[in-house]
Amino acid sequence: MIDVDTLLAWGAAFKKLSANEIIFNEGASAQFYYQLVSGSVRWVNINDEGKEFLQVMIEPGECFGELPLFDDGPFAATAVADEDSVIIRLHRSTFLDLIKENPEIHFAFTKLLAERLRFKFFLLKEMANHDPEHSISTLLSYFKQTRKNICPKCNRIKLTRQQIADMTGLRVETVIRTIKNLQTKGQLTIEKGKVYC
Amino acid sequence: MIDVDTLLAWGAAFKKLSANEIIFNEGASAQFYYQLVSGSVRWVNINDEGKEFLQVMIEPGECFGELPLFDDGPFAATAVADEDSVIIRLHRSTFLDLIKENPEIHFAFTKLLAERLRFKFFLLKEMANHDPEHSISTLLSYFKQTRKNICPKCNRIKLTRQQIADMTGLRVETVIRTIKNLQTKGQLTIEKGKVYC
DNA sequence: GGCCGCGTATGATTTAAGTCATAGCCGGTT
DNA sequence: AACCGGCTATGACTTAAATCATACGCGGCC
Repeated sequence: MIDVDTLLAWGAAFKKLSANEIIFNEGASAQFYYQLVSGSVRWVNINDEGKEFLQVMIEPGECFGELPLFDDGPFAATAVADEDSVIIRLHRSTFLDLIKENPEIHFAFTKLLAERLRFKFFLLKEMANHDPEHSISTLLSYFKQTRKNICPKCNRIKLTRQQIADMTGLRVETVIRTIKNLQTKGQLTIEKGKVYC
Repeated sequence: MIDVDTLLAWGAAFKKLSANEIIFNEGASAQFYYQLVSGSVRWVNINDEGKEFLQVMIEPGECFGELPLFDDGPFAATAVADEDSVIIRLHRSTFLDLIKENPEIHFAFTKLLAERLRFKFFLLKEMANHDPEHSISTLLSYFKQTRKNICPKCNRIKLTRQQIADMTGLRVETVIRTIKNLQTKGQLTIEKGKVYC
């Protein structure tokens, strides 16, 4: 989102994370602006039974945990390093000064929020009809369109069936069976268990 | 959101709408910034079978259809006047000039998007577990906390069971039965069919 | 090489939400 | 007062996803 050099100029610091390290917890209040440099971060809600709901997979260059910076609320979800990763973070108040002095960066964040909100609108309406085939099919085509969670070279979906289950609220078995159905319908291909679209 | 006098000063115009009049359609591109003056507007997605998914009920003073203004995408949902209503609208380019000249208004919109995104995060995680009782219970307590869709005087939920069904993807019958259950558990009260919390 | 863990795969059974049908209630209208 | 339409209510039946159990394939590692 923000150029790393700019962040460094404003006093941001790198931080190394090992896989499964928690960056911040749902419900806590925010001290920092966070941006992923390398690796992968998942943004999840964990319910009473310990089941994870996957809100977003963050890819390098994207920011996360930005909501509380703008509306003073608590974190809406927990951020966990999905693999060994490097993040860069900037103090909250410095971040707010930064966007105040750089209206174009401020607008870029407004745009980012609009895009993320649009994705949630989309997800909600597609999840609401409770048809697994429809949900998974539209989710995957959304990823294909936006080139998110997809290997740019080989079109492989970078999500496991469990992760797709965690994003849709379905069970792994249902996702496995549904993806199999989509294959027989020719909507995607499976090679050695990996899904390509 | 924006003061009506300010909007008028920038050349905004009122528009009267009768019940069920469509303001804009999902997928279209945006020409205006819209704000509700009086009445009620519902923001819905309509699926292939004609079933409505209710994204938000807009109350007087709130804006709607703002996503495309920031990210240049199409409308994420269709806006329909739920009853006879008055809206005020401002040309898109004028709106963008307005927020450029008024950083505090710009920030207010960023905050608004953050809040709406937070609500979608919340909805998604609560809907994902597919437990109607949990979904409805948390939805209603969210409304109670934020004083949205609730009569400020008598605590009556201003949504019909059908509307709650349309927001959760459940069927009316399920919502009716679930709300009945919540009543016997003492989580809410029903008087003459109306729900109070 | 052999072991282990994770992800994928598949069948059998259960259960809860959807579906369908029908009825009653309440407020507004002629 | 009688009528109508929208909303609420309830029972009977069906169906699809969850659940449970089990197995296989593959890559990493001692």
